[in-house]
Amino acid sequence: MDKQGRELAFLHSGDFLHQNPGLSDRLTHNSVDPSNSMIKEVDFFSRDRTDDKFPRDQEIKDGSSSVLVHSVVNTGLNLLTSSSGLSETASGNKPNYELKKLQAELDSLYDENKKLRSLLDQITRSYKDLQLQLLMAMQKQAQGSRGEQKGELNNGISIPIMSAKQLVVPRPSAALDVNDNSVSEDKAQDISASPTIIPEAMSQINPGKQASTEDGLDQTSQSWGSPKSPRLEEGKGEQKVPEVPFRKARVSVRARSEAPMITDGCQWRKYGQKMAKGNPCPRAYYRCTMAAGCPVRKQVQRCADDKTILITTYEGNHNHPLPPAATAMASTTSAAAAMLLSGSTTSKEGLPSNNSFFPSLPYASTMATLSASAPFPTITLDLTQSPNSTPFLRPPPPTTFPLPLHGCPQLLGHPMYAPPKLPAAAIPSLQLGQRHASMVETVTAAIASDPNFTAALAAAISSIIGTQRSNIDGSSNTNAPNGGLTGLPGSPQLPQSCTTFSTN
DNA sequence: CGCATTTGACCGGCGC
DNA sequence: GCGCCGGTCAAATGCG
Ligand SMILES: [Zn+2]
Repeated sequence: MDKQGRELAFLHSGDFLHQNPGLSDRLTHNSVDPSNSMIKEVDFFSRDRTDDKFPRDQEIKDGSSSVLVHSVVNTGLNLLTSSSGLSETASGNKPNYELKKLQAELDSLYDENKKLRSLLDQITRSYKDLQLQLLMAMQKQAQGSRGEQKGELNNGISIPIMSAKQLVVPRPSAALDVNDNSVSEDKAQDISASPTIIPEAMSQINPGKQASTEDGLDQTSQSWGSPKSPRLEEGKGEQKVPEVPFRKARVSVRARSEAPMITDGCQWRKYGQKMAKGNPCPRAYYRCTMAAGCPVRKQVQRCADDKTILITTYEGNHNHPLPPAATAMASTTSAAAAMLLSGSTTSKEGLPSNNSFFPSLPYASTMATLSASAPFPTITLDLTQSPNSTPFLRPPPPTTFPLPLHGCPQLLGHPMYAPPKLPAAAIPSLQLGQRHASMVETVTAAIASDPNFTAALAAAISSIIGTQRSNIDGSSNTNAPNGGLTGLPGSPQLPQSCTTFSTN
């Protein structure tokens, strides 16, 4: 419910338009700017989707070649007006007729507006998916396509299929209610039905076996509990226990945050809390509740040394579509996990070899460490630019390899996301005002300029959750962006629910 | 009433 | 085998 509200807010906020000016153009005028790549996507999608009853596809095609605003609008109106069946009657009552006609026009406009909104939302999601996939692809490239492990062919094929599939998926009930259960169920089914894998699953690259696929194929995807679920509720027996010699990789994010939990766009339910051994602060266990069987878990723990540092460890990959805000974080962490898995599993000595991927660089504003000490392969992205103490003060586990990373100043300087959740007031306006560089683009740039992929990830994450610290007020723990927004006056020039990705 | 959190119980892995 | 430990479960509780 409230999710829905947020989504609506997102759509109405016009924030998306800021990010994609071309879209706004099209939204308002039904015109197409061929110069913008995003618009091309829009055209593609709309053609696929709106041919059912809307004549717009034709118009859009026309528009792609030459912008014909008026013809577009007129066509649609004429059609709808005639369909109203009032035209012929012409009961001589001119004003009344005019009124009805206008009303019909209004209705049609409204209807079209609604459709456009849903389309826009769909496009947004599709775009995110594509982003994620591109990220994955790039990540694999960065890995030098090491190892047959992943079956790259499959991936290469799956990408177009999946994107097309997702785009075509009929979503009658408009996308406004992305988070509506019914819709998500549909999506889940859709995904599960497809032989290909969901984007996040792609990151679960497994060397020897394709255990990851079962996550993707088995829509229940309760594979998480498999390693240790003797009870298994419905006895959905089959191959539920694939041995899982390797646990899932973990991506740990260290960030400075006063809030009890960083805002990553997902919905989490706490299912446990334990006192860590060497840490006065308890460790909280959360699981993703955005989908029924989502295997993603995370642990939140405060650093013993510096209580202002919050360590969030993600494990698993989402088996369901994610809202944009969550996509940002999920794709980033899953990419990191993929990198870690592919790197460490191919060569068991892998850790040193990873060093080749992370050449030491002078400005180490971010740091990633790969740890083999933990029972699970873990990659730690350190976003704490610890101003005072050296980052090495932390007790590094014996088998941890600290890898000073390139800070990618340009990345950090140009955050690609408006920090989620924070009211616009706290966001420097220029961030939103700037051209909205996608994470993928940024990562691409990072890879291009520097093979250090982790730095890009860290930078991405930092931009995702960045600046979310501070407001410690009770509402923050609910992880609800609106909760934070309510109390604060929205910045005038920025839409309330802006936050590129905060809408979840 | 439905949902999320709390919190002690419980479980498997591991070292002794 | 025993106990520790990380992790999870689930009943109780709180909250809207
Ligand atoms: Zn999830």
